[in-house]
Parts: sequence; structure tokens; C-alpha cells
Amino acid sequence: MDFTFNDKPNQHRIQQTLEQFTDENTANAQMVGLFLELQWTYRTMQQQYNQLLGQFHLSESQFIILMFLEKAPNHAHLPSELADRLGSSRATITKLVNHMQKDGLVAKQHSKVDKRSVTIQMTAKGAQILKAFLPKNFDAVNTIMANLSASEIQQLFSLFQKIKLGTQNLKQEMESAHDE
Amino acid sequence: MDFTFNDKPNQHRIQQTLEQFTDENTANAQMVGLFLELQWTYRTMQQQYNQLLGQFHLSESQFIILMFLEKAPNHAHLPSELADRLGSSRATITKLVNHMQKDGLVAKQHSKVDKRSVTIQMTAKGAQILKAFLPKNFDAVNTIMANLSASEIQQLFSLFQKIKLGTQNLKQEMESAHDE
DNA sequence: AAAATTTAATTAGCCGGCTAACTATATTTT
DNA sequence: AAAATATAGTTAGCCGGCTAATTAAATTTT
Repeated sequence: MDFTFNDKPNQHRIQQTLEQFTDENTANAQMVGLFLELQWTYRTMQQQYNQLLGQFHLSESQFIILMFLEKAPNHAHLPSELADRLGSSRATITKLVNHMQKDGLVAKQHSKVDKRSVTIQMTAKGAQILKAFLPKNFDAVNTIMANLSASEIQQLFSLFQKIKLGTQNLKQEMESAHDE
Repeated sequence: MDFTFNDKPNQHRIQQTLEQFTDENTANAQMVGLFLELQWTYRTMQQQYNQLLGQFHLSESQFIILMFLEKAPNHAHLPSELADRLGSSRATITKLVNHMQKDGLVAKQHSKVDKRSVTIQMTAKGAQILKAFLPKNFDAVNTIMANLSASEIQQLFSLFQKIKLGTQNLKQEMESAHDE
């Protein structure tokens, strides 16, 4: 965009250009601002939520793993399945599961069919801690979301969907740019 | 809530109870679902954004610090000011700034007035890297937010505000509960 | 059947987040 | 002025995220 006028533009043109610039500028600035706002909203929420989890000696990922195991047949999953579910790397899962094993929340069982494979099973203690935490989690989420109406919740679902789509597009752009 | 009927309720009452239960249940389930959705949206977005930052050997926090310094008089701030701005602990800032110093993005200057105090100043290299990154950042944010209309962006600002309020309420609840 | 490839999980090493404890300096109280 | 308190920043030690390299086993190719 060019802001040096060699001709002598009339007032209308200047006004138009300014408005156009202003519109684009504020629209763009708003996107950046929204991006920062999303990060701040998440960070502050997560900090508080982590404190709650800390009272039960859990991390967010550990909680998600317990929830996932709770619904699974035989309360068991493979590490790779946990990684897919959490959207994190297998290395991270190894660490997490080791901690959880040390704390007695899960147990590892080596498969005899495929000797590379390991099943992670929730223990009774894990189930008990999950059961104790769930109501607190529920209350906390209700408090966090208390100011939202039912229709606002629906809006957020749909808006998050759009942001996730945007993220996917960015991912594809970056991957194809990397191939060059 | 009780679902065993000792009396013989008419069809209407059953229907009513079911609806009421369903409504409450789905409303609550939706809040939990929305909470998970927010986490997922943020996590996937952040993973991609971190990849972009990684191309410039920056982390998100390092970028925010550079932006903050860029706008500051003399391109300088105290560590405590950075901590407040990022909403993170001073220990985290110490680590971050040490890394950034090693990479030549910032410099430390010990105050002679207050010997406890240190000023963190952005270097020319820091300014240059920031300048190189900004357009990429801009494009990435635009891609992520591309599916949102102007009014949707406004909605999100207002909805995030409500979530932040909810977080504050949770914080206060937890702090007062802790005092007991 | 042997070689090459793929897959499952782990390890090593980095970064950034936290809390708690510590050092050094300023400030306030007494 | 001395003692107590508050403040600025760092350090130690934990956790959880990542990538890259490694190990071991299964599968596919040849």
C-alpha cells in the first residue's frame, strides 16, 4: 500500500483512502488483538484450573488420560492411543505415564502378542482419585462458564470450529511452504 | 435427582422430568464440552504457532517480551514488569531473559540507584529479529482468524471477557475456600 | 529366507512453566 | 541507629511439552 501521493488528490480520495486504510488496519489489528485475547483468556483460565488439579496432585494431561481410560474397555489403552487423544508426542506420554505409574494411578502391562506394545491400565486408586476429582472439576467449569447463556455456548462452539479450521489452513500452508 | 418413581406418573410428568433432566444435563455437559473445546482449540493453534516462532528461534513468551520492549521508552523494562505483563512468575522471567541474553536479543543493565534492580533492554539484533518476524506473525494470525467475520470477532471479544470473569470468580472462590 | 522398511516405545536433551527457598538491598518501625 | 519488614531478582528442583536419535520388534519387499 502506498501513502505518498505525487498527484494532488481531492478530499474525497484522501478520505476514501484513509477510511479504507483505517478499516483494514483496525480489522487486522483486531485479529491480532483477538489472538492475544484468546491466549490471555486461556492462560489465566489454565493457571487457575491447574491450581485446582494440583490439589489432587494431577496435571491437566493426567486428568484427560484418566477420563479416557475410565471410558475404555478394561480401563486400558496403548500409549500411542493416549498420544493421539491428547494431541501430544509419544515422548510426552512416556513421561506422563511413568509419573502416573509412580503415583499408582496406572499400571503397565507388556503384551505377549506384540512385544513392542504396552497397555496402560487405570488402577483402583486412579479410578478413586478421578471419582473424587470429578465433582470439583464440574463445579470449577460451571463457575468459569457461568456468565455464558446457552446460545452463547453454542456460538462459541461454532466460533472455535472456525478458528480450528484456520489453524488447519495455517498448518497446510506451512507444510507446503516447507516442501519448496 | 431421583429417577425411580414409586407413584404412577402420567405421561406428562415423565416427559417433563425427562426434559428437565435432559436440559440440565445437556447444559452442564455442554459447559464441560466447551471447556474441552477451548483447550483443544488453543492447544492445536498454539502448536502450529510455536512452529512458526521456532523458525525464528523464538518462543511465544520471548515474542511478547520483544513486543513489549519495542513499545517501551528506551526499549527497556524491569523483569518484574515483564512478569506482570506476561502473567508469569519472576523465576520464569529470569530463565527467559537469560536465554534471550545468550541469544543476543536483550541486554541486562544493573541500576546504580537501586542495586537490587535490573533493566532489560532490547538490542539492535532483538529489534531486527522482531521486525523480520512481525509480517509472518501477521500473516499467520490472519490465516487463523480468516473464517471470522468482523461481527464474530466482536462477539468473541465479549465472550472471552465473560470467560475471564468466570475465571476471576473461580479464583476468588478458591482463595476464600483456602482461608477457612 | 534375507534385507529393507515401518512401527511402538523409550531415552537424551532442550525449553518454559511453577513453587519454595535464598540473597541482597531498601524501607519502615520502633 | 537498630531491628523488622518488604521488595527485586536468582537459584534449585519439579513437571510437562517438544524434537531427534535409539532400541526392539513386526511387516513388507525382493
